[in-house]
Amino acid sequence: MADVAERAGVSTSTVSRTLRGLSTVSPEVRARVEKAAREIDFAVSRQAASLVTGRTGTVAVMVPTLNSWFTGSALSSLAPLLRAAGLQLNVYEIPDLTERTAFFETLPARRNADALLVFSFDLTEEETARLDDLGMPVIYVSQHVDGRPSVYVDDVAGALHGTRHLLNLGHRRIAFVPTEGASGFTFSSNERLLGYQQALTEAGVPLDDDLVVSTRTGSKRAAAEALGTLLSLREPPTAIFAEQDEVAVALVWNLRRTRIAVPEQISVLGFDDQPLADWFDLSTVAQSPSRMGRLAGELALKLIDDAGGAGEAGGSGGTGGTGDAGGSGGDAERHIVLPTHVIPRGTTAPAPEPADQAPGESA
Amino acid sequence: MADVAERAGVSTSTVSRTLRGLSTVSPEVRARVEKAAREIDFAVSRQAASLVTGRTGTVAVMVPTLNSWFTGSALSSLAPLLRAAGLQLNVYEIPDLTERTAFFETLPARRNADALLVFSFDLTEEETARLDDLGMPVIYVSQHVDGRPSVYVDDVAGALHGTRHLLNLGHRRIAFVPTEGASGFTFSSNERLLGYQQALTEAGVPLDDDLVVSTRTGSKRAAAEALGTLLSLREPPTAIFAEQDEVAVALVWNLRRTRIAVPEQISVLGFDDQPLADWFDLSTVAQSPSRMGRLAGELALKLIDDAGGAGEAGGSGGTGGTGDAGGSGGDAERHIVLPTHVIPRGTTAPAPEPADQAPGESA
DNA sequence: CTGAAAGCGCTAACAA
DNA sequence: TTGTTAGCGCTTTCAG
Repeated sequence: MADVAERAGVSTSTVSRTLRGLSTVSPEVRARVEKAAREIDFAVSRQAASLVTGRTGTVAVMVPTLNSWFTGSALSSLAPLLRAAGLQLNVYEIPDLTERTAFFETLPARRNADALLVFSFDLTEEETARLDDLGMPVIYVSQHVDGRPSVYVDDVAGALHGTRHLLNLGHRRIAFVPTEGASGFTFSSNERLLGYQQALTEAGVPLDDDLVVSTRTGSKRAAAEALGTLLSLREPPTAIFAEQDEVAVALVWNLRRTRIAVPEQISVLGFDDQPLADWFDLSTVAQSPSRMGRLAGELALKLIDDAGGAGEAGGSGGTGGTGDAGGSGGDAERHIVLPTHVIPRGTTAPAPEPADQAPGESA
Repeated sequence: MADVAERAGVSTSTVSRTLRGLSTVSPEVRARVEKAAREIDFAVSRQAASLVTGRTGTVAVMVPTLNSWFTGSALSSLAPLLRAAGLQLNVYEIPDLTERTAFFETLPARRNADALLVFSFDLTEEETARLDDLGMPVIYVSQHVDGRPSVYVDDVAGALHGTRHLLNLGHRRIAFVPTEGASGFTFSSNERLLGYQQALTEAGVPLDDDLVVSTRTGSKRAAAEALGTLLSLREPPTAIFAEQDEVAVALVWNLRRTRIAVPEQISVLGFDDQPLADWFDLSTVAQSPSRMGRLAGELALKLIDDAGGAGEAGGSGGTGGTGDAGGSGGDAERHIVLPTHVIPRGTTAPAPEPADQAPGESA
């Protein structure tokens, strides 16, 4: 920067002011400085700048994996937004429990970011508490934590509507197949199960634990096992609601291989609406991670702004504890709930006529 | 850090030494310092540290999108590697030409990373030159640039082998369907086309431009158009080699919808071997982005180390120009070529018997 | 509108 | 083995 200053015949202060776009610089000086800066390819060191401003110009995100439709879409819409705001994107991928423990021990984001976006982890209270005094806004994405800013999809409602769709098609024996998470990626499982149960209850269909069989994701074999369990029940389901599209597709794949017609004999419904669903003409409950990413980014920007402007009001406790004290905006602005949509495609159809009625029952 | 020092009753230098794990600290003092640090949840500010060390502790990656199997897999294997080395991962997503121009104008990574990984962009010479004097090692991933460190897959050989597979099955009319890139994501297209042509030539099959029809990715409609062009040729192909699995799958999808049997009537071969290929039982040429990511990361680590140890030898010109002067390791270590593998699955089969022989020809 | 000076939090000589 | 000192490159008062 000193080089630029010398080259332009001004002080470093002026260079700094120019490069930050402050209006208190005369046009001619500004031009000279900009020219000089361009000539020597000068770029401000964020490191040095942040040392004095206290802001890092970086947003950190913590994701369970970078290799999934969900995080891919979300980050893909988040990144341009941050770039437009002049912020860098720092990614912490926490694929397993080891990394997770290490992360929460070190908290490497501390002092190295202006905000943290936590994706899809089912955190313990201690972990949440740990994040509370990280000294920066923490936004929970695809999950909600009481009193903390969150952006998430209404999983309960999604599963409720999905199940209702199956009920409306005449299905009564409806199975639900949740996914066993690898490293705490299971947050929405519970919620979706809840919605499923809620729909059955409101329709007067009794819950049956035998109809809830969990599986692993990304494995045809595991899906086959779950399917086997369901198909060998005394009274097998006529419809299966999978918690994730990938599992739903695996189910369809296995069913068809067994020459069980989908949807004629068994309906299958997914959740997510990722591209795979379209390829397989899978009926599903859609959510929009890209929208989630964008909204989370906007919320982060806002919170960073608040923190900067308000002069760190509220003490080190941050957003935890007392609820929505301090800061602008009520709870509604800090708790963004996204809708879901049932997308009927080719894997759901009216329930087949009950062929084998129990003997003795009247027609 | 001053707080920790006071709490432990030592100087900040000692705290610094302790926290960096230098061995010149007595065990008892070390224990005291670590305890104090833990008590107040102290974490070193990389910003301040890098100001004096000159290293940022960050690796930047430039990707066209975060929302693809390729980048997802690659980054997913890169990230843990960097974390293990104590480095942060900074992502620049450059989805379109506007962002691209902006990126090369600002070069925001300058002074804000210790190395840059450039993914899958088909860069101009000017752009490459611009990166040359970025002042940090630049590693090209999934592409190769003369004289610069690169990690890439042998696309020519991959396409060559893929095409040979089709030739060996008896196909002579083999189409190639490249993908029009959105923002310079087309680097491997040319190489793959080359391999395809090479295989035909060595088999004595004349090249036919009509058999090369490009399409867009991720669109069933676009694939249908390309397919239409091929199927309305005077002499349509009996096999189609798509440059990407996604396109291959779209072709299969459209063919089957038209009741053209795959592979009985037309064989389809993809390139990538992403999960989608397995779902569709697609024959394909496999590459491993995760391996690419890992190797690129290791190379980056090595180059960062070299740069640090060698004391910036070689001047500001960096790696460009004179070739592999300076630094340890020859060109082989800086030019990593990964193999491909033909994975025969259910969409390739022997060419059908020519049903409609030209009249007058003998049997 | 511009410049001089102080200092952000840390590390790297150099002394002790 | 530890402490003292200087300074990394920038922003920010405070004067002018």
